[in-house]
Amino acid sequence: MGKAPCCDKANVKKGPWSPEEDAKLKSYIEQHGTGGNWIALPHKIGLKRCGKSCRLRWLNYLRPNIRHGSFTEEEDQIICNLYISIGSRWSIIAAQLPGRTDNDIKNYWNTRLRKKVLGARRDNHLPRNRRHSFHSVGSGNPNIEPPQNISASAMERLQLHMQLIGLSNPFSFYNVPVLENKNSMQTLTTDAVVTTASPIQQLNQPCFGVPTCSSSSSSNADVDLHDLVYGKENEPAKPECFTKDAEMGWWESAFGLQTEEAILENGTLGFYDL
DNA sequence: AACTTACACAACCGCGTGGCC
DNA sequence: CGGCCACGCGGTTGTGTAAGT
Repeated sequence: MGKAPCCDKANVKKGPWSPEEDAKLKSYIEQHGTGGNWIALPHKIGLKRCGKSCRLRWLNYLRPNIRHGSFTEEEDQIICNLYISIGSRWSIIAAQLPGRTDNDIKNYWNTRLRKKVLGARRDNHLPRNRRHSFHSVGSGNPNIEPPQNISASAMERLQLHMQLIGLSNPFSFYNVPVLENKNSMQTLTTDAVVTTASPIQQLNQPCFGVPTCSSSSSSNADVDLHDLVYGKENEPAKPECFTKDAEMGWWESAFGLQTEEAILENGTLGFYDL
C-alpha cells in the first residue's frame, strides 16, 4: 500500500509553465495569499497543475524579490563554507542568501561551483543515475577507492575540506588503518573536528578555508577558500566583509542576519553526517 | 549546415516531518 | 496515541540551448 498521490496525476499538466499560468498563479497569490493550502489552490484558480508544482513555481520563480542570474564571489564563499559545514542543506544555505532559492543554489552548486572548487568533471557521459556518484568527483586518482559506506556528499565535503587544509591527496588518510572505516571516520570527525572547538570557532580556523580577517593566515600549506575557488592569480580584492575588523568574526560579517548563538541554537552548523 | 555533446536551469518525484483530528 | 494529510526538502530527471566537431 503506497502513499496516496497528492493529486490526480491524470488530470494535471506537467512540464514548463506558460506565461498565462504564471500570471494566474501570481495574481491570485498576490491578492489572496496561498490560503495555507497548496493542494486546493490550483482548483480555486482553475489551473490544471499539482499543488506541489504551484508551490514550487511560486517559491522558485514568481515570488517577489527573487534574484536570478550570476552569483557573486561573496555568495560563492558563503555557499562553499556552509556546504562544508552542513552539507546539502540547501534550504538553510538559501536562508543566508536573500533572494536566492534552495533550488537555485542546488543547481548552481551541482553545475558550476562544485567544478570550480573540486575541479572539472566530465561525467555527463554517464547514465543519469550514475551522475553525482562519488567516483566521478574529481580526485584525479582512479587508483584510490573510496570507502563505500560514506555518502557522496560527505566524501565531497571531506575532499573539499582536505583541499582546504592543503592535503594534495584528499584520500591519503585512508592509508591510515585507524581511518579505514566509517566508525573511525566518525571518531575522527567527532574528536578532531566537532568537539575540539565550537562550530563557529572551527569555521574561524584557516583549515576551513575561511578567508579570515588576517588574510596572511595562509601559512605553510593552508589554502584559502578564495584561492581555491578563484585561483591565486588575478586575485580580486576580497569582499569587504571578509577583511573587516578582526574582532568581528567572518560569520557575523558575512551573514549578519543570524548570531552565532542563533545558528547554534538552530543546529545549522557543525560538520554533519560524515 | 547538420549532428553531437555539454551545460544550465526548470520541474518532478519520493520521503520525512509535523500538525490536526 | 495513532492515522491521515499537507508541506517542505533534497535528489533526480527533463528540456532547451550553446558550443564543439
